[in-house]
Amino acid sequence: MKINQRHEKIIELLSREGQFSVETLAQRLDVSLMTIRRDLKTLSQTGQVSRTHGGAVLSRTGSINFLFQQRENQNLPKKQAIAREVIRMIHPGNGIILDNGSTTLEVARAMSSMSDLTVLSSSLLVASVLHTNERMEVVLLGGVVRKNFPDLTGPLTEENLKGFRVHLAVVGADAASSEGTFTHDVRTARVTKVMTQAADRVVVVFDSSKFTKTALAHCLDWKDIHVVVTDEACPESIRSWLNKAVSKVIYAPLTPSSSQ
Amino acid sequence: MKINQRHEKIIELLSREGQFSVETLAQRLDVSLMTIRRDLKTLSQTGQVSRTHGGAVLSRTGSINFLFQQRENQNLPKKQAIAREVIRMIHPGNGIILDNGSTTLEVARAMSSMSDLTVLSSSLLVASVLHTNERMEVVLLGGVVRKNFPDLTGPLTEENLKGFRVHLAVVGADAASSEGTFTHDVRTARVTKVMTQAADRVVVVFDSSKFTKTALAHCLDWKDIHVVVTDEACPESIRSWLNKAVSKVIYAPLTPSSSQ
DNA sequence: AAATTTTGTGACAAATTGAAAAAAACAGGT
DNA sequence: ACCTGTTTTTTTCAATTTGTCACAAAATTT
Repeated sequence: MKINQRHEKIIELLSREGQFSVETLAQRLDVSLMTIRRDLKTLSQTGQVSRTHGGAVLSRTGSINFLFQQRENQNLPKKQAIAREVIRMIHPGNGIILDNGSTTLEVARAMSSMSDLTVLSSSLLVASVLHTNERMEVVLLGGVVRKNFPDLTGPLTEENLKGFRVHLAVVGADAASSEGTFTHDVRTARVTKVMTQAADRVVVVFDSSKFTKTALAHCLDWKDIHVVVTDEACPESIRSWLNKAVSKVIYAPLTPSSSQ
Repeated sequence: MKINQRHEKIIELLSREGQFSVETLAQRLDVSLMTIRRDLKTLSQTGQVSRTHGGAVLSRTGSINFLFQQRENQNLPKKQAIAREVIRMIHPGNGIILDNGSTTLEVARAMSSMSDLTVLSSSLLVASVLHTNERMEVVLLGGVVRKNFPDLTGPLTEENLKGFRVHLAVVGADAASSEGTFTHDVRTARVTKVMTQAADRVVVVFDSSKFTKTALAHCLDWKDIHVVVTDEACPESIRSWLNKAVSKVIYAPLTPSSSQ
């Protein structure tokens, strides 16, 4: 049994029975006392368990651990450049819908110091980034918690959106082609579509690598989109048709403060 | 077999079984250990898997940090005793509403290994405890994220609840007296009240220390409650009137498995 | 056939584990 | 409150496993 497996097992055992002695854990997992102590040390350093004399209990600190797959962690500079452009469209008093996705998450991070905004989102990550801001109201749309993803989908999410009307919807995409935007999951595609219907202005954000990717679920047609924000690495071959398909396209410069 | 094919195969195997050793992967794909290591290196650089010593797991590094005030961390054994009694009322196929609060959180923890349940909650903590269970559907009610608390309140939360009808609502209380239950926050009191209206059966859980506390917002009348679960430390002076006020009161024994 | 990419092999570095000894914490008893 | 014996933790070290690097062999592409 590998170290990570053992760590997960310890957490599992602890969450089932509350507390365990080092000795019992060592017997159950068939390793030495020393190994369990080392495991508990690392687990307590990451805040997952609390040590006691002779054992450990589940840590009940004030942080939530949502485990989920981290699909994309790339193109962060591009996403940040895109986020910088998007927040220039946001003004105090606005109501904003934020989709889930790594690019919209960067938008949320860039927004985190703004004030007097109402933010609607289906993403627990977005909520976690913004909820500490006292001058911002964060509304989490209801819905089914998707397995392995920190977001909400389903009829409830879609129904909730119908009760709102916001200035701006910032939505993402997993892939883009001349036929529009695409996402990997049909459920999130539906939510994204409804989000755009609840907003006066629809901004779609995705880095230029998305033009070379494919995703199964069609999400938005270009005609439903008011602004596309992508990055300057977008090749000319794409710009030529994209500029025709969407009324406003912003190619975010990667250098932080080039102009304006 | 091409390199990309192999990478996809590794992801596929990992998503099926969660974890693989380098050696097993090398055997399955009929390549050397070095090749697998190189594959895992590139896959972990693109964030698709996480390396472990001797193997790899699907990347699940994402953890959300909701910081919040940690009001109560006491009486854990009592709360766990209460939770043990509550889960005996829960059966496969049921729909359950879980309120927020430290006692209902223990109920969620006790529920975490059950299956075929639909759980509605306004608590992000409850969702974080249950969302990894594949055999459970976790529905988060929409609402405003309360500052410093990992839960949702507001009109949207209340409105959402009206669309559901569940077998059991498990709700908490910050204080209890002969006049009913009380909570510190008016907003959560409202949500709790609506929760009870959406359930066939209302179970209120709180440890016996709550009888000596006060909280400003009146939440529930005893007549609206079907079952109260508290712990055996509840004094006789309270039991005498509580037994008359509520049709069923359970005084959970603190010893884990005394009898049944 | 040459160039590029991919794969395998060996030597060495790093991590994981378990055992034993030393240090610290705990529980009674005086 | 102090001491003492026991339990637990920490420290250190050696054995084993695993990972990394550099370079050669093989396969693929041009």
